Amino acid sequence: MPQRWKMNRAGLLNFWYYDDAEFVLEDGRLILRGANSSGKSVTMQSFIPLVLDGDKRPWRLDPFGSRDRRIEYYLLLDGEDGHNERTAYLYLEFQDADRERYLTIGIGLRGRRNVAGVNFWGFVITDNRRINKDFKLYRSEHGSGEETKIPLTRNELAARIGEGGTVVTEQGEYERLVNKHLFGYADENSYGELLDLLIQLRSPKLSKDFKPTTIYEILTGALPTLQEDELRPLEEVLGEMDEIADHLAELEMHRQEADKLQKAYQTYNEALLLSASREVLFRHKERHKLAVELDAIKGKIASSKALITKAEHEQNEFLKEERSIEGRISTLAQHEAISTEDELQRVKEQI
DNA sequence: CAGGCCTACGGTGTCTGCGA
DNA sequence: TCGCAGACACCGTAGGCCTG
Repeated sequence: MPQRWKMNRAGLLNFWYYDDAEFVLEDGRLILRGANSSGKSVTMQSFIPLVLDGDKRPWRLDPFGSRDRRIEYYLLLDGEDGHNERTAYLYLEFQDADRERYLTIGIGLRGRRNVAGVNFWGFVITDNRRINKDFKLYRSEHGSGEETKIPLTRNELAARIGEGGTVVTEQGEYERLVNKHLFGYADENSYGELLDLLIQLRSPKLSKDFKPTTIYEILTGALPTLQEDELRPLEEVLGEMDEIADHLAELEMHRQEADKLQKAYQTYNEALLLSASREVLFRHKERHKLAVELDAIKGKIASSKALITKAEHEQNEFLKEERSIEGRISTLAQHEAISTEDELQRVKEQI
């Protein structure tokens, strides 16, 4: 953390049974020890929320959450210890050890018996000045040798703080001031919610009624209500999830239908393939058979060609022989025997 | 006459008691 | 057990009165 404030001192002046008290914390921690009802809770559990936001309503003051004791009681008390008029101061000093810086927040309260309401003012000291070190919240008057502490009025305090801090008169303004200087929440509601959580967690119910349901109720009550802006992204995501789920269901349905179709189509394709395969096998056998026949025919053609060649050769031989015989016939025709023959024939005819 | 004080009033938050 | 209405106290603001 760039700047971390640790509670360093807590002080009370004229509040409840305290005249002027100071609690010094060690490394942000404080242990209070005392008998039951000795005021431990009032001292710290009532005091700290009150100084953090200045809310004086009874249930904020009482660690048990009752409304029996109003702020007037803590200021003026009852019975013998009662005061008619009292000005109180409560403050918390924070330290940033790394930077050696101090920040003090506090409230002033003025109450008068028989006058309704309590005056309130809140302050922060931001210039490193420290209460009871650099200045006090009261004026000292010495009457008859005894020191009397007269708490500063609001104006006196404002004058003393001067430029080194701020004094406000409204509770809401004080709450914003403390948030600004001490916590730095960008959103004022967040600071309010932090204080609500603090109030819930201080509840003594935690130890008195130690049941899981009680703890659950306290923690649930302490949780801030989610704003619409914060819920919107979740709402959108849930909406998208619903849409996606619907889409998924639809796709799943489509996929199942597609599976059925694909199965049927597969069967159909297999049947087609089987049929085509049978045709191929049949054609293959047919082709083989024809090839064998072709070879046989080619063999016959070859032997026929040889016969043709041989026949042609023989034809040529016969033609030659024919021509030779025809030559011999021609020669013989011109022979005298033939003409004698012919004379003989003529004689026979004459005869 | 300016600033402080007081009072009234509307709004808000919390608690409590009552009835379903 | 839950929701609702009423009570209560406080906050913030406005306006009038008081006082140094």
